[in-house]
Amino acid sequence: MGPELIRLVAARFRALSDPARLQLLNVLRDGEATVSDLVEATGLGQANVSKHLALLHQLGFVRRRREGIYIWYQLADRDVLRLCDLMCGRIEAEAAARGRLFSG
Amino acid sequence: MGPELIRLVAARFRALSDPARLQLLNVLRDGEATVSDLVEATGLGQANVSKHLALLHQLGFVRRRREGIYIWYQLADRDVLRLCDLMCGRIEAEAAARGRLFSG
DNA sequence: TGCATATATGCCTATATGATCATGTATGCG
DNA sequence: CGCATACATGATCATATAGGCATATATGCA
Repeated sequence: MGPELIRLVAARFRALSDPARLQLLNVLRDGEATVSDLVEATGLGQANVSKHLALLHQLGFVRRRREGIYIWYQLADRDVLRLCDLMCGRIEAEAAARGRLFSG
Repeated sequence: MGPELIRLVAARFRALSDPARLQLLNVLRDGEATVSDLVEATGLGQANVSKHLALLHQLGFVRRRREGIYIWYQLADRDVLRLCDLMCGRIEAEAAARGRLFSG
């Protein structure tokens, strides 16, 4: 992995390193949603949501399309979920290891 | 995904969101290494490397063992590589898409 | 055209983060 | 014990980033 590729990878992991953005992706897991939907679902501010979505879009994690006055966002592909699931798996394994520590 | 799990996942992605840490993990891909090895391989400062390793260790990405005066670090498991490879795959796909844009 | 709604963007501030320097701690050896 | 080597940690500074407010842009409709 050359320095340039490392920078690209880092930038993408950084996009996933914020609770607000993960929350947005998590809502999109249930299907397409407008910015307003996402604002309501997450409780985040509208400007905030727009900025997070802009970053996620720029890095290819979400797609968007306009429909009249609304803009609908959706997950770009299944990789995002795979990445999150991998991380969750690690956390569960960690928790399980802790459990074994206490019981055994 | 509850808020707490989201925070845990975000923290782990954050650990992978820094070029210096990815560089360290990339070196460890070739096998176990001491802090000195990593300092030399990456060109980073020693204190800097130690702190990055501490974070990676705290979040379970690397294991360490002491051998006399040295401390050897290694990847904790294969998940790290899977995560990076997934990201790299996304970037390659992106580049390929760009290529198609220019040629077609 | 003028207005309302939906979304994006610029500015500002608080906080987080990374790099460096200096120092602390741990191990080995004479 | 005293010293050298390897690593960790604390302090500091510069920069990056998230959030909120205000505002700009875009679309639809009367």
